Amino acid sequence: MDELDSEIVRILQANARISNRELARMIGVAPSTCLERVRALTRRGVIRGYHADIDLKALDRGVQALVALQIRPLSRAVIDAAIGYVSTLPEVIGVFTVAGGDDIVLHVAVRDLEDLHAMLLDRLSKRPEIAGFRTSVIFEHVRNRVLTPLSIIDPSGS
Amino acid sequence: MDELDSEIVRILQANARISNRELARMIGVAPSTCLERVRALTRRGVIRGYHADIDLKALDRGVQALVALQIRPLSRAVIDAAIGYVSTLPEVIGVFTVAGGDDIVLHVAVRDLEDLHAMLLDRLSKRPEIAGFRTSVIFEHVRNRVLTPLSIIDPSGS
DNA sequence: TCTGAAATGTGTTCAAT
DNA sequence: ATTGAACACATTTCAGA
Repeated sequence: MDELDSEIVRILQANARISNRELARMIGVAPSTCLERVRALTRRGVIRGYHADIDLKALDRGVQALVALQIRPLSRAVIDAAIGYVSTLPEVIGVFTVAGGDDIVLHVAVRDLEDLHAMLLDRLSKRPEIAGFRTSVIFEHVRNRVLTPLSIIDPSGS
Repeated sequence: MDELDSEIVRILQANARISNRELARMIGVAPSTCLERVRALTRRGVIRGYHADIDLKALDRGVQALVALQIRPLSRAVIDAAIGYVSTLPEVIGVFTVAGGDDIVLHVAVRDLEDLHAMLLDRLSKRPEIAGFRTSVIFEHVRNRVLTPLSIIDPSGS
């Protein structure tokens, strides 16, 4: 992960469909060199894939929520089963396993509030290991899609 | 958004760097047709971009957390200012504005627990509008990167 | 490791349907 | 809207530095 690799990673996060030639031009190496760098990054697992970002409203899934679950009893088997279950739900677009008052936080995207309500009642309430949940409707979700190593940046907090 | 568009969207979410020819072959149309479909989807805002997925550990940011913030006083101006502020923080990889007990939920990725602690103290505690926060360290985060319209799927909750 | 050049394959346009 | 064919351009390989 030298300077060139960091630049490649930065640019491909911003635009995964840039051509290899353009990418090579931007970082100042030959296309063949650039191609080999990208392949090495992929081989090493640094680049994990390339994904189109789709407007959730276009999928008729404009309503999002965070749902914090409490799991009981809190054994590995039970928590693994709960994670396995919620991961199969089509409404769920992300699963966080966390430490603290909650055990699992779901990021869900559904059509409307009615579907959200139905999902909570029909899919979560009936599971005995889900002892409780708190739902927070999301007004807005902004993601930073271009992540850099933090060490570069001012660590003083000023 | 007919059947062909849905297929395109599905495939590009799974692999954004697929060639247009291969994509055309998979959905059974000519490359020129496929190209025009993809362009139309982009023009209409359905496809919002293409992004490489990078391993956070490779960026030396293997520790993630959700940080739920309470903002006071809860006016539009204050909440907008808070969102604007947290969005500038390099540690923050996602910002959820939510309804409920919390006002903002941050998704952060840092090097280690020490950096997390420093971020909370140096960057959040000193902001007067941040009246309190709860931090949940993330053990695991799984995302579903291929989202489909929900209407296709069994709505009974069975 | 990087490069330039050759070969193979692809993106893109356009006239026709 | 979709197509096939043509052209320009890109990806990929590989021998040599």
